[in-house]
Amino acid sequence: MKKTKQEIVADYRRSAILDAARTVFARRGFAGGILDEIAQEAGIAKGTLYLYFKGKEELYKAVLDHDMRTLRQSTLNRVDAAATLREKIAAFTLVRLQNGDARREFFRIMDQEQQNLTMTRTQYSDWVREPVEHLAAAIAEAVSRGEIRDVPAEKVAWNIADITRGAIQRRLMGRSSGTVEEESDYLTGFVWAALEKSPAP
Amino acid sequence: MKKTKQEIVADYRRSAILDAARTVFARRGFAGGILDEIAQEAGIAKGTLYLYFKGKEELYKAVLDHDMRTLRQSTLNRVDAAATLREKIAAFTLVRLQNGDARREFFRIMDQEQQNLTMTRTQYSDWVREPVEHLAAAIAEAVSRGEIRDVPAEKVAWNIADITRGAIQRRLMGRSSGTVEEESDYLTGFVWAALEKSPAP
Amino acid sequence: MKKTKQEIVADYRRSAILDAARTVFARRGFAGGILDEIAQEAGIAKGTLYLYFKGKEELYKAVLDHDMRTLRQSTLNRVDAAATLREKIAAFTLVRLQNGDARREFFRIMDQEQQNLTMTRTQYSDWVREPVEHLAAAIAEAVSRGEIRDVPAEKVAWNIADITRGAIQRRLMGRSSGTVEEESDYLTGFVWAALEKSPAP
Amino acid sequence: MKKTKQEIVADYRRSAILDAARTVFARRGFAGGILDEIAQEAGIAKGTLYLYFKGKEELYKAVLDHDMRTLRQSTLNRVDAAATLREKIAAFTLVRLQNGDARREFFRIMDQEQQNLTMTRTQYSDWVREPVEHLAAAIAEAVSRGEIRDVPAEKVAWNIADITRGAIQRRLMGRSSGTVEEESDYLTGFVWAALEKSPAP
DNA sequence: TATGAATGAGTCTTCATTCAT
DNA sequence: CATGAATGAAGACTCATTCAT
Repeated sequence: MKKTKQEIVADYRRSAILDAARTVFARRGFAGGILDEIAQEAGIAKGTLYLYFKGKEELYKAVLDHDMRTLRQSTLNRVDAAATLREKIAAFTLVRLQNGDARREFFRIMDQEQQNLTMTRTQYSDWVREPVEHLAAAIAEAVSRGEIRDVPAEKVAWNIADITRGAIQRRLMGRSSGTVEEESDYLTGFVWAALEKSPAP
Repeated sequence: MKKTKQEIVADYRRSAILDAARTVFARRGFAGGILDEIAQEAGIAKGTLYLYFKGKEELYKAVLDHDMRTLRQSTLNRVDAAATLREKIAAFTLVRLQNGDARREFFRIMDQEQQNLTMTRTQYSDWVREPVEHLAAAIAEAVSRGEIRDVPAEKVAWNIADITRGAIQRRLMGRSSGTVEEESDYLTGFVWAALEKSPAP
Repeated sequence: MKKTKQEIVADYRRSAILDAARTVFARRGFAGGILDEIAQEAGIAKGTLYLYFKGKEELYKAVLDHDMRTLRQSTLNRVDAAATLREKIAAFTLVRLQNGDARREFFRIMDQEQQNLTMTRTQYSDWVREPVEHLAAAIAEAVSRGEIRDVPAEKVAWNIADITRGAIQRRLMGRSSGTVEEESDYLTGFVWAALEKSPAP
Repeated sequence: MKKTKQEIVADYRRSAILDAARTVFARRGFAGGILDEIAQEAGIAKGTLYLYFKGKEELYKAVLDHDMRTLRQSTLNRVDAAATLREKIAAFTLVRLQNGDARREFFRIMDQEQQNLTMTRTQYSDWVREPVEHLAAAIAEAVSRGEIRDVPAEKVAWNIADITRGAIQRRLMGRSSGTVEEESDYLTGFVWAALEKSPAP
């Protein structure tokens, strides 16, 4: 159960490299990212990179993989744990905003990838879709229970993802003040207004 | 006033190069885009590129410049021409969707740039912002006229831009069927539901 | 029919590169050969190599290909043109010795390859074998005509190739004086003594 | 006189490394041979190599040294022990063929070196030459005793070495069947035929 | 003006060697 | 002694840019 000293160092190195790679790839994209720079940022020699990753491509994928897996999992956890639809929407927007604040670089990379994800039907594209589809399912259910207006659930779920993404981007650009909670509240309120049934006359 | 044959050829070349560059940069990004490939796609020799553009960077900027200018202008025209707020929103989403369908490559590039635009406060960032702000102004006015709920106009305008962008992306991925008009109608309806005042009891 | 100036330059470059590559690969072998060095030796920039050859491997193969093809062809021509067996043997040894003197580097490379040729049954291995087998056929014929002793033709043909190779190597090492003609005469005499029928008693 | 356990282990290691190095260098040549691979093949860690050999070069030389010394010694022993010239020639070819079969890798390496040996007048070149010169001396003697035709002894001795080498190579390539004894008999017979005096008429 | 061959700076990758454990 | 992680020099290859024709 206990990790050897070796393993601890290796784990630390690995994650230092991933951090450095995330930063550099976010700055310059995949093609523009320079391994020398990543090594320097990670505080190791260039050759050491190759002890941990087979090459540039694998390193890039490792970053995406790790971060998307994390984002997907934390989003799913929070959304599924929420009881009501409104809470689920709030949870979705909040966890994304928090993630965006904490890991700006990753969000940059993911944004760059958005299109590529579209093209090649990779595992990543599933990881992006899955949380949105949980939201969609909750919406569909709420519709069928007559809780909200009759809206196309999947479309709406993607709309939620879209406005959340936009909000994160503007925060990353520094063009948005306020806490993530306030932002999440606003977004949830906006969406909810669009879903709510008009009060009976 | 009349263009010489020289000028006609030059204009034609220039735009052939821009088209080729748009295609290639969309496929591979800026760093990954190869001038050889662009020249080939444009049907000219590599050296000729340098007669029309100072270098890779300038060529890239020229593409962005041209296309963003166009997009900005057509969006402004249509939004400003619309009379009511609902019509303005419909106009915004529609013109964007049309553009997205017609010029997928440019949209891919713009998506990649979104972040960079954020960082360097360039002219582009203004061109992205301007149409959104026209929308925001219209929303603010509608609020002050009591036509719609009291919402933060700028935030809502960006939300509209965000869901439109998402819709375009999903269309480009082939994950969305239907005409652009239907899509625009849906988006407008969704937003409008969020803005509408509850009918008085 | 006439070559353009471009083609002349290209041909010249190509053969300058081949010459440089032959020299360098002979000095250091394939793995040890440095492209930078080849480029310098050829008087061109490193990048230019890649305009003429796809990469290190292809360049190496091009050298082998060109030189083995030449050696094979000139050996075949001279051997086949000779009338008697003795003349064929003399022709074989002479043409090889001449080639060895003229193109020492190539002989070094071919020697290094000898083993590889053995392993992978490539085209090269055929090119090495073919001239030897012409010799073998002539020997077999002479045997059947009762002109020489009854010897295993193919073995003897290879023996001739072997002693010729050895002679060339020692010449390249500078350990052998005399003209190639004298050397050829000696070798032919040696072999012929082994083949000759004892004069009838 | 007795070896300590330490020394026994060290000797064992050393020879395991030499075996591994022989295999790898034979496969890939000096420049292409990878120390990692040698270490793995020898079942030790890469760093351990440096406890036994100063570096790649020294390791390579150690292989050559050991194997050439052995080959030289066994050839000299057998050739010098033989009584008549014909027996000496038979001994030479046989011991070489046996060695070639038993240690193919070394023969590959020696073949690669042949040329380098030529260039740098090293100790190796003496080790190659010495056995051949014993043969040459025996030939010269036989000539002076009138036992065989008047031939240039040194040349003939090298010819014998050459055809033996060629025979080994073809055996290593699998292109030759039969026992080493048969091969040796054939070679000896061939050479002897070239040396024999024509029976008086 | 148009061309495309030539250039060489910039990158990725490998691997001999070192050294802390 | 033994290990194998870390290093960085060296080398293959790419591609933006230049320039002679």
